[in-house]
Amino acid sequence: MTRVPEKPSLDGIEARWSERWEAEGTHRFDRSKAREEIYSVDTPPPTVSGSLHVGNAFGYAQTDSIVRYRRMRGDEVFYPMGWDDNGLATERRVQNYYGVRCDPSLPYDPDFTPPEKPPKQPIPVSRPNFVELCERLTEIDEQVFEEVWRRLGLAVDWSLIYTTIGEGALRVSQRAFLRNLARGEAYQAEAPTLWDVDDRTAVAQAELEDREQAGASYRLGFGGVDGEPDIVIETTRPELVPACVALVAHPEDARFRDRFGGEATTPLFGVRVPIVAHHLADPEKGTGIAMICTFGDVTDVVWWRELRLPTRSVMGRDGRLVAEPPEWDATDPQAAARYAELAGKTVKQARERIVEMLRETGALDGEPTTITHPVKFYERGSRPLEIVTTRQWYIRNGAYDPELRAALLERGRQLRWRPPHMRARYESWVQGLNSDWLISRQRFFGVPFPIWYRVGDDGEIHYEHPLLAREEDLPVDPSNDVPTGYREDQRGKPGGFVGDPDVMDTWATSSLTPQIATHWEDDPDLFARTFPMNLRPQGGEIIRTWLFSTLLRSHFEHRALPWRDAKINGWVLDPDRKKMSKSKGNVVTPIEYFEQFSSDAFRYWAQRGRPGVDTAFDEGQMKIGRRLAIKILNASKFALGVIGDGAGEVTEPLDRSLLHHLRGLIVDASSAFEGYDYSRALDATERFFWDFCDNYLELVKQRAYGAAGEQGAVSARRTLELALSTLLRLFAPHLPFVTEEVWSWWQEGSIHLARWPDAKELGTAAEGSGAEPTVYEVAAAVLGEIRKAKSSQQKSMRAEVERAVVRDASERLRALEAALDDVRQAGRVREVGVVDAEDFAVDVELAESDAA
RNA sequence: GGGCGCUUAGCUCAGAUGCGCAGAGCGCCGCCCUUACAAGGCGGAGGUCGCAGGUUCGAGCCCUGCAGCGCCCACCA
Repeated sequence: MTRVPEKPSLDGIEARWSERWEAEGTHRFDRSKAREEIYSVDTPPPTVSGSLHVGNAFGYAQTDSIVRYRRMRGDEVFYPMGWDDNGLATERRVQNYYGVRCDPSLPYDPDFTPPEKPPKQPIPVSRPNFVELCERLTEIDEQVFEEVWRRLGLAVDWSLIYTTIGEGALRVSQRAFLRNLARGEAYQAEAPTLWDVDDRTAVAQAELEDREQAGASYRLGFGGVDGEPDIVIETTRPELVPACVALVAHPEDARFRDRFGGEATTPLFGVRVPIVAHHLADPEKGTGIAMICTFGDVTDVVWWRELRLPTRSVMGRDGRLVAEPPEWDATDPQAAARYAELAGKTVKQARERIVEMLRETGALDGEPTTITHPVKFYERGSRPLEIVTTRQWYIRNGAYDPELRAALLERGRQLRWRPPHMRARYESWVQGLNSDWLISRQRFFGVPFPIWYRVGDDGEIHYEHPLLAREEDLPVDPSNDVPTGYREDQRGKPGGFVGDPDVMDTWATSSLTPQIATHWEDDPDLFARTFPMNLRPQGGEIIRTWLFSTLLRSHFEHRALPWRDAKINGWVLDPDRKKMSKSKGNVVTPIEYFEQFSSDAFRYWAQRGRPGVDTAFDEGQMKIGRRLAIKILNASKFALGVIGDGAGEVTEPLDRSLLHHLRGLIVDASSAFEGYDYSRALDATERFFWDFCDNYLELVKQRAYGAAGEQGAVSARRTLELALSTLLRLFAPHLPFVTEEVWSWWQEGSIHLARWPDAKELGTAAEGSGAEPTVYEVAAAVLGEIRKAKSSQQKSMRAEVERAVVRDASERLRALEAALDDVRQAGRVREVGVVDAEDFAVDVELAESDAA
């Protein structure tokens, strides 16, 4: 019973089938299945604070083919989607979208509504108001995202959705943190931290990036003990001279060896600083001796820590020099006045002024030289990071702990990486860690720390022994909730308490997506069936953040890998071979391509990209994908037109030969998918399919219509049905819409719940004697030669051939014999002759008349 | 500075464990309104497989060195 449309089309099939899949629960997870039957995927939750672009869709399309394959293989797939909606990215979007700015000192205004258009000057709003706006906007964004994903055809179970600011994520994040704390894996410390002066928050090592910046190098004269100019250092940050705490040179540097242990005095301020030795000082750089400031860069922090130097901090959290000079013993009588000129200035302004002063006093040695040098930025930031001393929460990550580091490297080796060389990125990151993971952020829309602090009778906050939330009370918001044993009216009062004002960085939550998605502790039954998960698919650029931190949290919490396999996808490059990214402004949204070429065509392009390989954005490939999808419609229409009930025996040698090849394809495509190589699977199937259309369909067309009698017709029809059914299922993970469409013409149920083809289902026809591969190969080759002859003689393919003589090896001629009638019919050949020969050739003699 | 990956027709890329005269698609050229498909189909031309050595009966596939490109990491005054 077939329902083949008159004019098959791709138009509207995305909407039709994605609705049907949702209505029929095609991708629903059945949690009654046992662990070993389940295949669980730790889907990346996209950041919803922007629009999806083709780079996102690229990676998800690749993963989706794997997921669909697993489901057809018989696995019960656990494939949730999450939205990463907490964090600074969302805050920024909300600030811009509504024209507001969070001021935590303001009280909640229940009647606040943002203006229609964002005003020039941001409106200060309370923290609860700000969070409300974040929630409102992310909800809108998430609906848009879901539409895109449905349109792309992701086989996600949408009932399993989570968000990183949702209650479940809050509870998991807080619980995991409390356990880290209890086990000593998390701690609080007051220490120099990388600080973004615009967002006014600490940032972690993983969020840094180097940017080449134009700058200048200044040579400054430091005085000897007597104050006379004595030592020249080179620096790019002269404004930090008031923060100088020492000079440093390499211990083996003969030029300075006799100065170690001595002192020098800083220019302008006359502060006596020690001259110290450290192996990180590079004799080749600058003058070979450098000033150590608290803090100009991360090397300063290392020196400061390892050499136990004092702190003279001048950098404010707003990126301006602080009002008061640091504690110092300044011997220059003008020190205070000079510092006062710098106080309150931005780094740039202060630098300009201090260079003037240095020049005036003669401390500037020569003229500055312009240079370009790498400067550390917050990856989303626009001004260089500063280093300020703040109180923050950390999670240990092996930076200071060789045993933990070794354990994490071992976890990395236990994980199966696809492609395997991606592990090198993980290892270089772990080996390069230089500080523990800073997880607290001085921001608002995120997971709060479930922590309060006692306020002493003197009004001082006591950080040493924080008050912890109880696990059964999670999630808590310490700015609203009250710690056990206290009352709300004690908040902020002497003898009372205060809530920890910070939120966790978004990675502190994202590092727990396996636990969030599988409902760790909240649903032990589900957790047991889905964790550890089978697959983590993600991009290579977040190995150091998401992959590493997830491994770390799982190592701490479960002493286990969070997943078995990690599949790393590549970038999308724009046609100029540059990486597409939002910051580069060359991103495009996928929707228009779904519309122009169809979602299947878009997926085709994405899945042509090998695993882990950067892939150029290419409309040409989508065009080919579209053509393939249309070809599937048309070829299926033809096949279904002749198949009839498709019952019967496959008896003809050509048919058996075709099935033999088809069996080989099943084996190839399956093994490719087992190795996560969706692109090889697609390639093999596509190649087979085009050949099938060009050659097999042409060869059996007449016989299937009945030209060679009933048995031949039955055999052809049966083969067509087997082949069509098999090919559609092999294509289904790649092109879910068009295959579902065709499947619905003559099958019941969704193709995506059908069984992945098994070589055995082709039956004995595909094997044994008579199922030799050569029959089809030779028949196709001869047909090809006949076509070539007609083409080169500018004749229609319908032109009659008077006589064709095939020269070939005798066993191949024998194989051809078995399909001779089909070849004659397909080529419109009146007479075929065969000649034993070493080399294959076909002499084609066209008929005189052009009788069509 | 360390590491990883890449370098095959004009373009985008395939080429498991070395053995057929090196493949696909796009583009280009030619032909064909073949009753599944003309926003198609069929056919053709086109390559010193980055460079230089080496191993081997035999190398695009293995080894060494070099070069270019991309990425990751790095304590870059």
